[in-house]
Amino acid sequence: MRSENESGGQTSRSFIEEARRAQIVASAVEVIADVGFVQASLARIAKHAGISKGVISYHFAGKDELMEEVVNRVYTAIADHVAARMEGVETATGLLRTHILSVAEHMRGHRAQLRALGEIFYNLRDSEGKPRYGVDTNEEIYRSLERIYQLGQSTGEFRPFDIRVMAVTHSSAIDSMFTYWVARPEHDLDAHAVELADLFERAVKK
Amino acid sequence: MRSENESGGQTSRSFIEEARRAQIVASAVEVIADVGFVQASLARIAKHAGISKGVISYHFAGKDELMEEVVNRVYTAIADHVAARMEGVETATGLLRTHILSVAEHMRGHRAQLRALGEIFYNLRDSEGKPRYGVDTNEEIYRSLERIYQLGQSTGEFRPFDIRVMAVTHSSAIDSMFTYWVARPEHDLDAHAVELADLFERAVKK
Amino acid sequence: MRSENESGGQTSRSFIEEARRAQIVASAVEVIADVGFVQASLARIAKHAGISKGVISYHFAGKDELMEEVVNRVYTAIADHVAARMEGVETATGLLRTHILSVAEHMRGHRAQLRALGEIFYNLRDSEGKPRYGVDTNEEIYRSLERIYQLGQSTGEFRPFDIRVMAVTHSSAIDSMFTYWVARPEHDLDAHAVELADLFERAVKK
Amino acid sequence: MRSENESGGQTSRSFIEEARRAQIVASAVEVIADVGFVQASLARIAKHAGISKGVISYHFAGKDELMEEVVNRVYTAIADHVAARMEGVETATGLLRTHILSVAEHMRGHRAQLRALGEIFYNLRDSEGKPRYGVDTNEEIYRSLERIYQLGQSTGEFRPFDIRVMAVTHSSAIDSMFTYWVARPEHDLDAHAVELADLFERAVKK
DNA sequence: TATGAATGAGCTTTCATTCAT
DNA sequence: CATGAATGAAAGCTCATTCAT
Repeated sequence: MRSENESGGQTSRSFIEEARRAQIVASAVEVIADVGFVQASLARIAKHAGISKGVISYHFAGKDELMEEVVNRVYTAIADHVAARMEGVETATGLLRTHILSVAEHMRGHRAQLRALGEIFYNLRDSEGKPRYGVDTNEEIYRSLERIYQLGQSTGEFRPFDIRVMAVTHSSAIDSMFTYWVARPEHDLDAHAVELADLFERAVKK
Repeated sequence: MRSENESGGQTSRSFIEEARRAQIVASAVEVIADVGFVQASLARIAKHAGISKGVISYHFAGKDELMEEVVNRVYTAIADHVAARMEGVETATGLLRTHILSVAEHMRGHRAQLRALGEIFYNLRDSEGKPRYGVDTNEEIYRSLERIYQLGQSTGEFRPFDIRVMAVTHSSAIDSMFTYWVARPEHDLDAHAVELADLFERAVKK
Repeated sequence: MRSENESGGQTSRSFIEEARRAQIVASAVEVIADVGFVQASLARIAKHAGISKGVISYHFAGKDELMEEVVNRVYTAIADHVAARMEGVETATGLLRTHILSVAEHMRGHRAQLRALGEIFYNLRDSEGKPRYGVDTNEEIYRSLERIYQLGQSTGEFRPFDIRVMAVTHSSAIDSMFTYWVARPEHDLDAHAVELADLFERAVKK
Repeated sequence: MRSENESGGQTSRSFIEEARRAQIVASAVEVIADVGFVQASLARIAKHAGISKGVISYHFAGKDELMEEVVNRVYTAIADHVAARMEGVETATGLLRTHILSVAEHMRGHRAQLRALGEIFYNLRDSEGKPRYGVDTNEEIYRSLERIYQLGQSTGEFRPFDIRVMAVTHSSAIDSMFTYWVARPEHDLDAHAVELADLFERAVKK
């Protein structure tokens, strides 16, 4: 995505395509973050982007595909950031703190994206009415957090506890930190993250 | 709502009225818990209750009022249960554990209510698209949890920490326990609650 | 449908319902006959009937159900008329002539209905794009015509021939008579029908 | 369409042009035959041909012109074939049989074309919703069939009858033979044609 | 009180057509 | 010549709400 066309000159087509998709996704993020998933109609997203309704239908198979694209982009950005920060950290306690602090760090600059992510997770349904992103979607997050806790238990850094419950609680603690901050912008996000890191460190240590 | 006035023996009106409202609220809870807020149209709720669509419009000013009534009733039931369990408990640690365990206890028999509550909290908006129940709605919960933590800090049971962050995290930990359990009914709710009580007890103790 | 409420007095509801359905079907017939199936949108049918678009959605599950109702009503009317005329006729030749002539007779007063019927037969598709009324729908007609030809062959009135080919041709000859007449109202329908009766009588006789 | 003019060696333009038009028409025929007129969008036809949507708009004034071109090409092919077979036949009875049999003969190898032709005849409308190809389009066919019947009556081969009715019926008999065969590919088309030839021969003979 | 018929706004999606490149 | 991005109208359908009975 960053450098694939130094030599040839015919990538402009897909470049335009890509730019439009990105523009539409960005508009969708802002609208969803502002008025919520349910009110975020294609018409509203298009109007916010200053384009015609049909453009979205042209570039995306439907509303669902657009929403999934939003999720993928936002999600990938978070994961990339956090993974980069955690690289090289070796102790379970260090990984635990780094995870919480780096997610918060990334949040600070991407409030709308995370708000939109939550909305889509909560509201997007398949044709049968079942959630598109349910607990199964969180499963990946839970697994990666569980790896941290398991490591700590095996190295003896952490006490015995149910790693799944800890992972679920950890995940929701971060979500609620974000939600609280979105609603009250004056709230000190970094301080909240440090408190959270302390909280979980104490909760797991021997 | 409880008035037995108006001349004499004609209290049957408001009794019928009350019964109808309760019936409609109960139907709404079940439908929302089953298919989610967005799909819970008045038609669906009416059909589920075996009554005409118009009845709802007759007894409630609109969909929003119905939803607020659902929230009030469910919310009150939880608060009553938890308050009863906490009565007589004196130590902060005891209150902390009792809160978590008694909420879980009540949850077990009222899965649908809590599911509906979450849906409404997340989805109900005012005419401008702003959430009807946002952080301000949780404020009351946060305050009551903060009282527990403040007590613990003043008695010396708890270490120093930001009581607001702790309250927010505590609240979300309970919510996520419920969400996880709703999605995976085989999950052991009571064990989860005990783990959570241990987690917070360790997180706050000196 | 004709007499079920001599005593009670609460059938007015379904009476209104029935009247509306009949009104909508009638409007659909006229619009389809005028502008064709494809152009016959629900909006157009509603406007022609002087009602709101939503009324149709209220009384019919969807466009398909409306179209099927049109087919059922028109089809039944034709079949009833022809069956009445053929009652008591005993020779195959008599039945053959009566069928052609009585269909034409009924046509004369129901031009629009038959035009609409043809449009729907040709255009209505299921969700996979397959014709809703295809050859299988005509099968019933073919079978009833075959019975006439079979009778004639078994009594010795008719020569040997392929009764399926004769039935298919017979059916299409009537359809084309109607189509021609619809396009050219000055065309003498009754004379056409007599010519057709002569044609088939000569084609099958020994 | 055949012009080799315009200075000298630059006829490749109109050659390419012609090839493209033929390619698009062929694709249109296949798509219409497969999914019907209504579902045969320009996008679908373009995709089937492996070209861009815009190409069609470039080579044809609009969808209507494309459809008319399809009709012209298919129609001409049939007429050419039948005319060739009828050349040299002298008796009216011979012409009658030859017409029916040669149309069927041509049909056998061009099922899709005829299916498409029927779809377009039935569905193509002008801006007012009136059929583009109605009875007036068939007029040419009727006239040519009438010439056969008139010949037979004037030579004394045929009995007196209304030649227009006979022509209309003859035309529809062939159409229905095709329709039946398209829907039931196992049907014996040639046998059907022979039955039809017998049927009309007997219907007209003295 | 209760009903269900009716409304009209709004939704997603499809499509023929236009146009800059 | 050809492309594909963009448009905007129109479609079927859902839904909260109103209203005469």
